[in-house]
Parts: sequence; structure tokens; C-alpha cells
Amino acid sequence: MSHVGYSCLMALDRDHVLRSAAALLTRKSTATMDEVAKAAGISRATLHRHFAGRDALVRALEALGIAECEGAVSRARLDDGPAGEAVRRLVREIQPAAGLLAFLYGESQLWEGDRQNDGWQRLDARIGAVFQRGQRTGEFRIDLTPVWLTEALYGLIASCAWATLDGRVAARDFPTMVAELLLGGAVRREES
Amino acid sequence: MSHVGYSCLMALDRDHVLRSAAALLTRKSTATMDEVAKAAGISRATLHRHFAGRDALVRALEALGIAECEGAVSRARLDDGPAGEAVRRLVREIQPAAGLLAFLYGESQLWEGDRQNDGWQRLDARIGAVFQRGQRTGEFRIDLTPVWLTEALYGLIASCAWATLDGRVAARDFPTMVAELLLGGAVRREES
DNA sequence: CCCACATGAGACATATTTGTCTCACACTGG
DNA sequence: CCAGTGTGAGACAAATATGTCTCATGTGGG
Repeated sequence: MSHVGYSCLMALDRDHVLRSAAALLTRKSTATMDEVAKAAGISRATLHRHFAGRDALVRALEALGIAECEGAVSRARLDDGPAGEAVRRLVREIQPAAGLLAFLYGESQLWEGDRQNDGWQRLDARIGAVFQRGQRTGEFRIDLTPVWLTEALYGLIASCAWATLDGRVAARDFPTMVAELLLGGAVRREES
Repeated sequence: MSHVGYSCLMALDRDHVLRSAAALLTRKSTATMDEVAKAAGISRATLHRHFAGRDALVRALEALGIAECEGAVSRARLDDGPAGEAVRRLVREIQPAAGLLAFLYGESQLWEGDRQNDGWQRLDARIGAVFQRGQRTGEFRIDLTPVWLTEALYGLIASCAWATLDGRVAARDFPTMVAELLLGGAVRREES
């Protein structure tokens, strides 16, 4: 029964296509379906067999981005140890997905509609919780809301991803730049 | 000679159209020329008489954004007093233009090409200088480069502008949220 | 009053992208 | 060898946005 082999190959291809598309759209967010297909090394017809249309492709990339973030959040074990260290781990774990995140962050199509993926809400909750925890333990200042700190984290990740693509920031400095700037603002300053 | 009155009215209208377009495109970056025209209360034909095409409109918005930023930078007197206070003044002065900046920041069309407006380079230099000054005086930490701090400032402004549009951050808190987070990372912590 | 001119409305061609379809080709397993 | 299947190439229509044009209208100045 070749159907098994079929779906198996399709699944592998699908992931490859998705990652190629992410890499391309990170650099050129207005790339056409044809360019996406060429970047993945397949034809436009096959691309359409994987994703019904451009919208479906973007949605799939959104789902991938959410999944990558959730993986990073889990691996970072945000509930363990000092909140500051947890945030540092999170930034380090999320770096490989930073380009994809930057693309999604700028894809206003995903945010304008009233129906947006619940995954972001779940992520916001998990990430916001670590800031809240840091505030409760007195490690973080309380005059910046967890919601804003979460938003700022996304913003800094996207900014640094773009700066990295332009060569204004070295890729190896990404975790330091993002985490140190964010935490410098979030960590309560030591009393002098 | 009606040509005087003509150009005068055109100039006034042009500015009004530009600001309407900025307000609309901040909320819906994919708005069509027709929607932009309607938002400005004029017809598409008249809009085309002001701006040769969509590209010209975006370029004009870019020029407006640069001008607003340069005005804010000048009013903030970045060379006066402590660098931290200078940055706070800058953020306060730049808030009215934050929405426009957020739109421009997400308009990848402006950054992908090899020919980008020199205005941004001039602005980067002026803003980067205040971070550099803060580092020289020992007020700012030196492990975050002025280039990154400048980039992060733009990113946080855009993030906070979007969060404000969504109601996740109150508009009156904008200066505090952006400046406190950025400076908390930039200002060297007091020795404990 | 009259004329010049800016405007609005709309028609029209054009360009671009998208979505769908067909068909020939290559590969793979039986 | 051959049937099944995924793929690439390309044709095609449809949708959308854009740019250009014409013409009627209204208004303000001379």
C-alpha cells in the first residue's frame, strides 16, 4: 500500500518546504508563491498541493512559530531557579526561531482580524508568568507590567533578528544583547 | 494669479492627506489607495494627483517620519544633561510619531532595497551618539553597543505603539514603559 | 457674469498574483 | 515490463490593485 509511503514523504517534504519558506520570508516578506516554491526547490503546483494557498502557508508558518516557541519555553524550564536566569535560558532557546518570529511579528494579517490563533495567548500566559514570578520574588521591578515585558521581549527578539540579518549585530551576540537589555530593565537595581 | 492659492491649498491638503494615510496605515498596513483616499476624505484621482503612486506615498510617509524624528531629536536636546534624561526626553517627544514609526518599521519595502533614505543614517548617528556619550560618562553599561541600543529603541517604540493600539498598554504609560525598560538595560546598575 | 481650475466619479487598460487545471515525464514496486 | 503515483511545466481564468484617462460639477477670483 503506497499510501503510507505517500503521506510519509509528504510530511517530510512539508516540513522542508515550511522551513525554506520561513527562511525566505524572513528576508523578503513579500515573496510570491512562485518564489517560495523555487526557494524550496519544488514547483508552484506542488507547493499548492501542500498548502491550499498563501493564507494557508502563512497560517502553517504561524503554527510552526508557535510550536517552536512552546518548545523553547518548555526547554527553558521557566519555573526553575531565578527568574532572570529563566529569561536568559528562554532567549537562548528561542534564538533559532527568531527569524521566523520576526516575520510573523510583522505579518499584520495575523493580528488585524478578530480571530487570532489561541497559541499566542497560551504563550503570552506562560511567558508573562515568569515575569510575574520575578516580580513576586522581588527580583524584577514592579512598575513595568508583565504584559508589556512580554511584548517587549517579542519586540527585542524581532529587532535583533533583523539587525542580525543586516549584519549590525553578530549572531553569536544575540542572546546577550536581547536578554541583557531586557533584564537590565526588568531586574530591580541593587540598592546602592 | 490663482497658482499661488493653488499651491498653497495643495500643500495644506497634502499634509492632511499624509497624516490621514499615516493614521490609517498604522492600523491597516495593507490598505489600498482607495481606502487611503476615502480615509482622507478625497477621491482616488486626487490622491494620485498628490502622490504619483503607492510607492511615492510610502516614500513621502518615510520622509515625514524622518522629519518628525529629527524634530523630536532636536527638541530633546540630546547633548544636554545626563544621557538617561536625554533618552527620556527623546522618547516623550517621539511618542506622537510612534504609530507612523511602527508602520515604517514594518514596511520591509523600505529596507530590502540597497538604496535606503539617508535620513535614517543621520538619525541613527544622532541617537547612537547619546548612547555613546552615556557610555563615555560611565552612565551606561558598555557591553551593549550603541548600534544595538538604537535599534532596540526603535523596536521598543514600535512594540509599544502596537500594544497601545491593541489596548494592552495605556497611551499615557508609553513614555514610561519604553524609556524605563530601555534605560533599565542601558543604565549601569548602582554598585550594591 | 464668466472662466480657470481643482475635484469627484467612473471607465478603462494593465500588471501582478493567485488558484485551478491538464498533461507529459520520471520513478518505484510488483 | 507495467501500472500507480508524485512531480514539473505551463496554460488558463479570476481577482485585485494600480495607473491613466475623460468628463461633469462646483467654486472662487477677476
